Amino acid sequence: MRRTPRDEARQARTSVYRQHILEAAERVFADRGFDAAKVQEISQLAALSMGTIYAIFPSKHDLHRAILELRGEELLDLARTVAARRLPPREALRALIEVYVDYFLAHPAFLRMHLRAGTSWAMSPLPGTDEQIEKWQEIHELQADVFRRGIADGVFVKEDPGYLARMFTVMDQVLLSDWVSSGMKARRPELVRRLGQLVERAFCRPASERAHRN
Amino acid sequence: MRRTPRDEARQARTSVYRQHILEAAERVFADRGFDAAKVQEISQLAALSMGTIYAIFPSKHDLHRAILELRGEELLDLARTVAARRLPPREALRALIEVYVDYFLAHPAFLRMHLRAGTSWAMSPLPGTDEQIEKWQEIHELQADVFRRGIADGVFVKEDPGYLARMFTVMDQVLLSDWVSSGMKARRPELVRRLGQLVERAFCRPASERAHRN
Amino acid sequence: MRRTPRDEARQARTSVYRQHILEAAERVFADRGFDAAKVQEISQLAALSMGTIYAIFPSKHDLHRAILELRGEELLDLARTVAARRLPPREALRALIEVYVDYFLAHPAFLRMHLRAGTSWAMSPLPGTDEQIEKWQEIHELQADVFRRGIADGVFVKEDPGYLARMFTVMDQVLLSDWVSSGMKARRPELVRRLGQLVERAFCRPASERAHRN
Amino acid sequence: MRRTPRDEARQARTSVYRQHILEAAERVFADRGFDAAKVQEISQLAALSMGTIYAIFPSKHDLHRAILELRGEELLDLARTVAARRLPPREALRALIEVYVDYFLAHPAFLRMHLRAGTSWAMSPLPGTDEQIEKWQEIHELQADVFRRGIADGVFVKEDPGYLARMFTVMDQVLLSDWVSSGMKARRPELVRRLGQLVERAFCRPASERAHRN
DNA sequence: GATGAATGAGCCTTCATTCAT
DNA sequence: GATGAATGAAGGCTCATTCAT
Repeated sequence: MRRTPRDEARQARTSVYRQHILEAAERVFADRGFDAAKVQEISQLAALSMGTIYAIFPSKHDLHRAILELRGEELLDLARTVAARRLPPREALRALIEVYVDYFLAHPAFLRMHLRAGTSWAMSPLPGTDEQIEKWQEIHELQADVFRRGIADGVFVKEDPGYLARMFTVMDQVLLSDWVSSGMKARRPELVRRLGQLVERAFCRPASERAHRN
Repeated sequence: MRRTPRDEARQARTSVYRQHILEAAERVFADRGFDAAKVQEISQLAALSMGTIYAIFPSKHDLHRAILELRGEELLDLARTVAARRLPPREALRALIEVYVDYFLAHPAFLRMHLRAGTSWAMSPLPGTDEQIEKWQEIHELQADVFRRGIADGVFVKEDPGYLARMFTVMDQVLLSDWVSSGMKARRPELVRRLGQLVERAFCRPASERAHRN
Repeated sequence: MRRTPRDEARQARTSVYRQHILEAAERVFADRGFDAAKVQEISQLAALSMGTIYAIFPSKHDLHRAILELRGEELLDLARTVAARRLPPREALRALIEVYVDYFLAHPAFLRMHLRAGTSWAMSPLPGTDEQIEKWQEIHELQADVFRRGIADGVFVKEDPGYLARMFTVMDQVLLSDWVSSGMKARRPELVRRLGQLVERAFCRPASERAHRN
Repeated sequence: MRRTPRDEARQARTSVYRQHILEAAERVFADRGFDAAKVQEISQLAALSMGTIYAIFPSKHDLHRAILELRGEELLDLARTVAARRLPPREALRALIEVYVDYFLAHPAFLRMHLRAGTSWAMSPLPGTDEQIEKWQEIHELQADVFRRGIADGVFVKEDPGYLARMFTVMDQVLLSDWVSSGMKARRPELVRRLGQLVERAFCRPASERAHRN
């Protein structure tokens, strides 16, 4: 145990660098896309040498993946928290909207990177695409669960839950894309309201139909 | 005028080559994505030399753009035809759905390419993204017009028409993405119905509200 | 068969390039050793672009291996020819000497490269060394066979044939190394005589002992 | 003079470090070869920091050279001791064999490193090769002297003494290479006998010829 | 005009060396 | 003095683009 303090210091430093690098990379990937992004540029933006970056991330792809995993993990935690509250489906959906909007407003660089990458993987991923990251699949499952429950309760329209979840995801993205391209002026309540209304209309059955439970 | 026949022949030949190349490129871009696609592979698939490709398309980017322009033009024509019919907004929207589904079912390679590229440009394009193609902007405008009219008529919800148009676009894409990744089995009527219902719910005001015109 | 002429032309060109490149690489590897050799330098010496080199040899290692294989193949042919003559062991050994000396006098760049690489692989290769090329192993076997026969006949000393073959190989190399470092002045007969005497003394049993066949 | 004790301590420490580092480096160079060896790995094996290594050896090449110098010095001492005994040439040669075999059996890591490097520098060094180390040249001279005397006495064959010395060196190496690659099983007497016989045959004139002194 | 072989700029990655702590 | 994290120059390899035939 004697080495612990030194190791702790190293851990701490590495952790700080990880953040620096991930943030810089997020920005560069957001600005250029994966292929056009140069590791050199990331290193300059992070003010760290190539060697330091490669000491932490074995390759450009790993760096990219790490961002998706980090952000995916964070979003997954949020989705799990919502799920844990065991809200009725409509409230759960609303909570997801709030949580996602909050998250992306707080992480605009990742938002841009995410939007640039396309929703490609939010859609059922095409064969031949990689970056099939577990976390995002799990987020998708949690969303699909909300829809599954809502369908069973008769509050959501009868459709494939996965399909509804994907629709929900891209709606989110369009909303936020609009927000970015109109200068990030709108405020959170406005965004939540706007998306909330759309989602409500798109996925909830009118009260009149609901009585029939079918 | 003596050269006209010769020129015509050239034009014809070039035109045939263009098609060959565009189709091959579409397939390769669909399979690999823009960056991973090699011009060499396109040339092999098209059975045309690199020189011929570069004689017609000055660069890989131009080739990519040309596909978007060609397909954009075709879709724009369809959208214009729908617009020219001066249908009431709901019928117009329905017609757009049919027309888009038909088009993409008929051009699966472009569909895959389109989906892989992400909806990035379907969303309000992020600054720094190129491929700012006029045709797609025009399609977007025609869609937005339908929404504008529907909003004015009180049949569509009151929201920014551009926002609604973009939502409409990505809904299309999710539907088709699902179709591709589930093996392209569903038939046109099923797809049209499925998307029609979603769009109807998402954008049309219930009859009860409509009376008020507000 | 219509494409044959074009293919032939390509084959011919590729073949010429292969030679150019192999010769240039041989020189550079001879001057610098494998690791210090830069592909760039080889490309300049060959007056061919990097791309052309990599079109023919997939990697720097492949290029290196190709040289060893080419020269190994040539030497193997010579050794096989000697073997095919079914000479008595002493004469066979003498023939091998002549053949090797001739070959290396004719290929001084390969000789230098070969000597620089060290006899490392002429000795029983150390574990962890690669470049374990079949041809060289086969040459070694043919040499060992000569020794095996000579031992059976009682003309060579009783020792492990593989050990004797390796001794023979390095003796060759020392002779030629001396020749290189003393300015490549000595002529073939001088070299053959010099090595012949050494080899005779080292491996042949004196006639007096031979009578006993043991 | 006040600093002497402190300086002595430093000297002692540095000296210990030198040993550690040289041994570690020897092992790593033996396992990987010069270029593939990483200074990092040497530092880990030696359990000393990069800084400490570079404080003692200004560069990787210096470290490599230092090993050759250290081992060269030790072998040189042995060769000098043999020379000092003023033995008749044949006995001197025999003594050298014993001394070399003993030394390499005692330093197998250096043996492997030495063999891997190839006999390149044991042969008359090619122009363009560095590592032109004085000690090894001196060892070579001492060996050559033995041959020179033996030739003068008519016990050794008439050849260039330097050439004979180099032959002697590589014979040593082949013997030991065989020993390494066959699992280091044979014992010293076996090795000495084996090499002794070969050397005797290769370099000594038969008694019958010797009478003539020419 | 068409070809496709040839080009070479550019980028990811490694590792000998340095220097702040 | 010792450390080992940080540096960044260097080099293998790819592939969009060109141009001699």
